[in-house]
Amino acid sequence: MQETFLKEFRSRGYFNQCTDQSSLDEIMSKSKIKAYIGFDCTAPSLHVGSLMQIMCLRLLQKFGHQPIVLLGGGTTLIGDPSGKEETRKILDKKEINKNIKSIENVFKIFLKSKNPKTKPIFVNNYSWLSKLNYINFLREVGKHFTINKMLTFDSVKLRLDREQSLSYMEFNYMMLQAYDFYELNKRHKCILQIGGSDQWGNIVNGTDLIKRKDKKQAYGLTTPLLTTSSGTKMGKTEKGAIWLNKKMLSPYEYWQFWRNTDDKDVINFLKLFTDLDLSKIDSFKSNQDINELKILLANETTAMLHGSKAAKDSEITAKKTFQDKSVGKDLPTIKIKKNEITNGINILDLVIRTKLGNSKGEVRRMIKNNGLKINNETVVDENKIFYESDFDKDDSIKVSHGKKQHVIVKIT
RNA sequence: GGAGGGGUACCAAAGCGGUCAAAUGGGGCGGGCUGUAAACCCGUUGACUUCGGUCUUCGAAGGUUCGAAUCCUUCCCCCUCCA
Repeated sequence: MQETFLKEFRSRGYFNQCTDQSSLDEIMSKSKIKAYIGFDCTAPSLHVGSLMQIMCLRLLQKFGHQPIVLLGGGTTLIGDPSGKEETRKILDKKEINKNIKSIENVFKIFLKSKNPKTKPIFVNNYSWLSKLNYINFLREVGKHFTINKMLTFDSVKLRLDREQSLSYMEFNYMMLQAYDFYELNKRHKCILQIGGSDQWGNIVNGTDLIKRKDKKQAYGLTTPLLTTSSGTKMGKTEKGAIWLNKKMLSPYEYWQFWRNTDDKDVINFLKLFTDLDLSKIDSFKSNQDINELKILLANETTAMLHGSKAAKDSEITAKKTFQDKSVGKDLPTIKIKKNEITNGINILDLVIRTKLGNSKGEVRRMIKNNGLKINNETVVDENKIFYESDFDKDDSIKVSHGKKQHVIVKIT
């Protein structure tokens, strides 16, 4: 059987649901299409939670289709109620525009733009949503929606069932997203919207709207909601989200995130988040050292985002840090001014400076639980004061919280 | 609009005048075991501290009391039943 987009989409594990699989497959095998995914602009960077969607766009390119990246400058002003338990804070336009710029850069890394037939089209739905006239919108779009049906959608139903308030503004979100699809269908002949499984309702509304207004067929395709084997949402750790933006999370830390993948997730993650051939991944399954695979995963994912040099460097740093217990140059580093330590700096303050601890009490606890090390030596004295002479010859010192978190403090 | 029930830390949930910085479970963090995994076991989980204590926190604001998460008043929010 012919290798098609949808086939690989399925076998890599991206598939959750499709409005009409067989006819979509047929169309996509015969011709090249445009497909879109919408992204929220609530933060200045996307995080790993959106990575699966980004990979879908890459896959489109691989099969010669053209991805449309919709950055929701308009819809972010409203806020998608899907999967949210409560109304989230509303951002202003300025902040959203800043976020859009920053997010766009991430896509420029992941998506190739050389081939004019597959290069990504960036759109911002603010450009059409902001021009809508309320009366016209209600007459032309609103009439195709029944409240009866809208109430049955999960995004709405869950809120109501949980007895949490849902504002009229948010209630309208699904109409706007449906309208986005309609608009892209008209402007760019976009016939497919992809999204996370929580977007199913919104997507179906879009295909329905296109059918009703223009009698045209459009398709929806969703990816499963990714949780780690331990059931937690992908991309969020206690330390915060795993950002894709270098400024918000260093390549080394990104590498570490993947290196720490649960055994049970490794094969799936290789399929989902790397470009490695499926046949190759399948051959790993049985007789491979799982830790080698984790390193492979970390290298592949980091190289894709931050470049192969950054991936290699991270691997070297990790090796130095975990095997040799020495110091790798890519460990997070903080600087401290020389005059700040002429009178010595207390261990508690020092650790807080590294952000490894948030309060003195927390650092005290770390010490009490044997969880704090300076240059690999467990700290026992919470009153210890550090002077310049305590630093290495290159004016640095390694502070470690637990086994995994290390920060270099350097005197400048 | 009427009648009840409720808002407690990251989440869930006990407490219902002092012994409450607040039981318990989950989550988090650390230690042990390991493989930078999982499972399991142990510790820890408001801030500051001269380690004597001090400050802030049980929806909000007032009040009663030597003393309030606990009692009273007003307000805000949520739920259930009735209209």
